[in-house]
Amino acid sequence: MCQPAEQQEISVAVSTVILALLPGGDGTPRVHLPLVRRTRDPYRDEWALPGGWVCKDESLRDAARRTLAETTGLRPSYLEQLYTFGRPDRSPTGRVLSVVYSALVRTHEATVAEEGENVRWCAADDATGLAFDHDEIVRYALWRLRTKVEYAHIALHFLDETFSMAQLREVYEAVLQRPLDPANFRRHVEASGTIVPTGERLTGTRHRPPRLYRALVPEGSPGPLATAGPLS
Amino acid sequence: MCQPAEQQEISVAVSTVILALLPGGDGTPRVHLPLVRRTRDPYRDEWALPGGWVCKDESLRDAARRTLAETTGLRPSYLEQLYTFGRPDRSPTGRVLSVVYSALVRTHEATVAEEGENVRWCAADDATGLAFDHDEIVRYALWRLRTKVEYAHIALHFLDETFSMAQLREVYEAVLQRPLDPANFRRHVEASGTIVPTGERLTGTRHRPPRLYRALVPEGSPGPLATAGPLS
DNA sequence: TCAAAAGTGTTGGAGCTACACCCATGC
DNA sequence: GCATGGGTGTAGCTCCAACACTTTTGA
Repeated sequence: MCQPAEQQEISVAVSTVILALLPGGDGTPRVHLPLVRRTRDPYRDEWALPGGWVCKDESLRDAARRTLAETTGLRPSYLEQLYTFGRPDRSPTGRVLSVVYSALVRTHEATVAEEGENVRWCAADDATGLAFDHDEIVRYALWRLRTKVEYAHIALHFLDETFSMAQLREVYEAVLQRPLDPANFRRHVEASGTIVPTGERLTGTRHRPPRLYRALVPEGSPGPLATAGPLS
Repeated sequence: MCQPAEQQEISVAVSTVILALLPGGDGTPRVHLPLVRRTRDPYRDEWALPGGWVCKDESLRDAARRTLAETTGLRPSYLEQLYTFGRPDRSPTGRVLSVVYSALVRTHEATVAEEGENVRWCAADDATGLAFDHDEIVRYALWRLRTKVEYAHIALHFLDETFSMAQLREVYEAVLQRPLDPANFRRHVEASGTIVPTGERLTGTRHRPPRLYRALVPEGSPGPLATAGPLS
């Protein structure tokens, strides 16, 4: 039998894997995430996921949203709890338990985030060599994104309020890393009933102007944990 | 900004939703879970999920396995992290963060568990009025079981080493709470390649003796978190 | 008129559901 | 034999991938 609180000496932190679609080397969108440079030991000057300690009277979700804003200035369009990492030796300085959240931010919002000396956007698949066990966390978050995007409608949280069918398809292609048939993709998402045409069209392209769509507020909850669902 | 450890005053506990199939009122299997009576405040004498405090040098998974054994004597055939509950007010006595695990135990093992004054098996859907936020936790665990059983091969962890096709079908019917076509069910699971016939048959029934099968050790991991997968 | 992407139609195959049917055993 | 569940076959249906084809704009 063990003891609670002070006898335990376990510190509780939150970390967040923030995902956004930014143009890659070839101009097509790729999944990116912001990293922050650590200003303290352990792992001083190394790159890590944004996060921080949980306050005494703060929910885990609020702590995730707060630390994410403090370190990167970003406001996520979607936030869900991912997993809790608690290996006794995962931090060299005392025991730290990290409740990890996964967040999605829209491309427009992501470009607002100040990139500087201590914050840097990184292509998600290239994020290695991070502090603590953050490599493992990032890989797990990407795996979850890629499996969940196939059955949940979370891709919409990467996009701005209105978007064309091709933009939505690009999101799926970037996440799943394979091309999708435009015709079949259109029928699939139209049948799902999660988006609705605005009546507007996107002009200024060098071809036929595509219809614009808007996300329908999700009606069915993803499960009995309402607080695990989307926010904002 | 907040502080770690002692300044935080957050106690870290694990709780486990242990699920097993036991005969219900009509003799067909139903999902049950063991509850333990609390011997301390808060919620003294009320029913709650088994659990306990995390020790300083113990992984969360080990803590789940240990507290589960201490309170119920059960050894799970499957154990995975479910979710972490951390509302600041979820315990009336100081802040408690509960990392909740979900465990499956085989029917044979479940009957071994001592049922007594302070441990009681309860039909999962009737488990209400529990201490803390454990009602919510149970509902979430059941939802996860019912969605996961459709795409993962976790139902096998309810059964003993060898089993007939009908027994496996009964597991699915109990979890999904609807009858399944025996013919289609057989083809479905045979195509999945997760079980293999032993060559033996189950005799003593009053009809044609069914073939016995054995679970194939799962080859593909459920994701990049190997520690989240099955044990034993 | 042409290039390029938007958007529609169509066809073949895979897989699933419902249900008919035979098989093998105990009684 | 008959009852009971084990196990197989199959027609019809839905869904989906592939790809041909038409539409609409800018240059």
